[in-house]
Amino acid sequence: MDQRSERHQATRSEILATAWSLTNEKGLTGWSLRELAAGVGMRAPSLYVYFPAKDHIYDALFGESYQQLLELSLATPLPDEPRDRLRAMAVMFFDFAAENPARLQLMFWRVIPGFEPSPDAYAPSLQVFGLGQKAFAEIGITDPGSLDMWTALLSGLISQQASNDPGGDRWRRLLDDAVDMFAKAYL
Amino acid sequence: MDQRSERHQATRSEILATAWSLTNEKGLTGWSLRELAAGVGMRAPSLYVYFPAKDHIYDALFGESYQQLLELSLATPLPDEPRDRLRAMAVMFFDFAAENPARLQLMFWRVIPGFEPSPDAYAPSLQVFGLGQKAFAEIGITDPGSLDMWTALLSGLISQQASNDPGGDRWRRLLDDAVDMFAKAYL
DNA sequence: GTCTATATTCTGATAGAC
DNA sequence: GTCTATCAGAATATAGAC
Repeated sequence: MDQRSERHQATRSEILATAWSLTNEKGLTGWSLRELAAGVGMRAPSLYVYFPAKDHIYDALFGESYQQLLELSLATPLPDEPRDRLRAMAVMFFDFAAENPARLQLMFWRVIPGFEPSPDAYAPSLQVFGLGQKAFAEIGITDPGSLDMWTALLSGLISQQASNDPGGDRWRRLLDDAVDMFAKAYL
Repeated sequence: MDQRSERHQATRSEILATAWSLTNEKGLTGWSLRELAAGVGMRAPSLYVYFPAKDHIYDALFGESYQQLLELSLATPLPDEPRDRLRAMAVMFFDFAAENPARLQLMFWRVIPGFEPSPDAYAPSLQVFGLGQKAFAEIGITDPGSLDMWTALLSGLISQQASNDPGGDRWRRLLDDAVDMFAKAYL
């Protein structure tokens, strides 16, 4: 990559970073291109040098989200002992998701009218799911229903935390109990 | 209530019904007052006779949602046998929520930038929660953490169903297993 | 690559006639 | 209560100068 496109990529990243902070502040659909541009120190039309449309910005945010989760998953050591492994996965995922409720909405809900992630942006999410599947298979859980139950349990704890006690730990502190409950039934 | 205000209430209901169908079709934030008015057969300014601002329409939808859930809760017979009771509650709540994903977003997520439900609209949601608390107490579950675990488990199943398999039953068919898992740990 | 200027369309909301 | 007309501004997006 030559200097020009390096600079281009850097500006792109800065735009996305600003988009994240606006999203945290005012919600996924609560900001305009003008505001975004102002946050980066440019005018709205200049954004079109980096993204052909607003939806492409959402698409990049979507892709980044799963990329982040993928990298976090790869960086998180998985204990061999089954229950410890479940706990480690739960904590990792919970803290990742609770850290940014708007990202959660983008990743798991269809909240933006008309927006559908592109196949490219969707790819990392498949990798994340594959990784989870493998981590479960290694501790003897291969039934798809069990995995679905696990994702439901975790995403439920997270979404309750994010929407009913943001910044608190009312559901976060139930994580160990949730793991125990799941382990007793499925391990 | 005299004839005039009866008519007024009827039109109000018709507006809300149309708002629901638009919301189902295009998402919570995917429609405008003009569209809404057109759906009811009037022009946008006439809506202001019935609601002083768009947010008040969202507020009414929010209140209606919990009112519906409250009425459904009151109308659903609760078996005395603890596990049967849990199953009945789970099925009721799941089917109510899955029936209308946008309503789910309105009730459980902060998806509309700047919108906060009014105390009036919020009131039925407290009643619903109180009802659930009572139904749980009667089968011996009084620990607040257990109730939080239950709501997390149920809302997780529902949100996974709504966002990853809309119209299907991939998570719906896990309901019995979820109840068994919960019962084994908390009953 | 960034800008000004602008096209186009839409937004929620208001004024005032009927 | 409903309408037309309109406000005031927002939205995304484009054209073209520099």
